[in-house]
Amino acid sequence: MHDDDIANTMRALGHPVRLEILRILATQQQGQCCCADVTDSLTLAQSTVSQHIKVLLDAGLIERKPHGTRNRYCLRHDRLAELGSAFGGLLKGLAPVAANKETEQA
Amino acid sequence: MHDDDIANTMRALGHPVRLEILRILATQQQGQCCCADVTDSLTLAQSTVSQHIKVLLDAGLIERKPHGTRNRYCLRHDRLAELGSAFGGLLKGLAPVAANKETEQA
DNA sequence: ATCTTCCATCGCAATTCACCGATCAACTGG
DNA sequence: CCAGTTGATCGGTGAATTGCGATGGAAGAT
Repeated sequence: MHDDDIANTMRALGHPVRLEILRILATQQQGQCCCADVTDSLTLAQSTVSQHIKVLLDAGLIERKPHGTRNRYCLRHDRLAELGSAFGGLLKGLAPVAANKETEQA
Repeated sequence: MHDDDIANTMRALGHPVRLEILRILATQQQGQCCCADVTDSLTLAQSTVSQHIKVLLDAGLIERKPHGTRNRYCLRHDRLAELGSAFGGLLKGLAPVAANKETEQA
C-alpha cells in the first residue's frame, strides 16, 4: 500500500457521513444492509447516500452484493484490517527516529 | 474524539503531499525542519506547501515553533498516537458484532 | 403487460480544494 | 537604516466534492 492508496482511503474516511455509513453497516446483521436502511437513518437524500456509498465502494471499504431488487452492502473487513496495518505502519514510520530500524518497508 | 474530529483528521491525512510532509518532518532531526526544507523536497510552490502545512497544523498533527527568521515544524507525536488509538477504536467498532462489547466509547 | 419498489446515475448549484504568483510582516546582517 | 531571507496570507483559477431532485432500468408483484 503506497502513500497514494493510503491517502485515497483516508479521504474516503474523511467525511462524517461516510463514517456513519460504515457504522450503520457494522451494526446490521451480516448481509441485511440495503441502501434504503442507510438512507433511512441519515436525513439525507437517497441520491446523496448512494453517492457516499459509491465513494466507499471505490475505496474498497465496502462491497456490493446485488440481491434481487435490492442491493446488499457489507463491510470489507479484510480491507479494513489491511488499512489498519497500513496506517499502523505509517504511524510507526513517523515515530521518533531511534525507534524504527527494521520497519522500513513493511 | 468524535466522528467529526476523526473525519477531520482523516481528511487532513487524505492527501499524498501531506503524508509526504509528515514523512519529511519525521526524517529530520528533532527541530531541524523548516518550511524551506519541505518546499525544497516537493516540486511545489512555497505557498502551496505552506497551505498544506496549515492544514496539518489545524488538524493538530504538527506544531509550529517560531525560531528567529525561520520557523520550525515538528510532528506532534502525542496527537499521532491519539489518532492511532482513535482509529483503532473505529476499526474495532466496525469489526464483526460478536467481538466488541466493552469498547463502546474509548 | 403493468405497476411498484429499489437505487444507480445524470444534470445542476454551491461550496470547498489544490495550486499558483504576488504581497507583506518579521527577523538578520551589513 | 537598508537589503535579504523566510514564510504566512491574499486573490484568483480550475477541478473536485457535496448536496439535491429527476430520470431510468431492473427485479418482483398483480
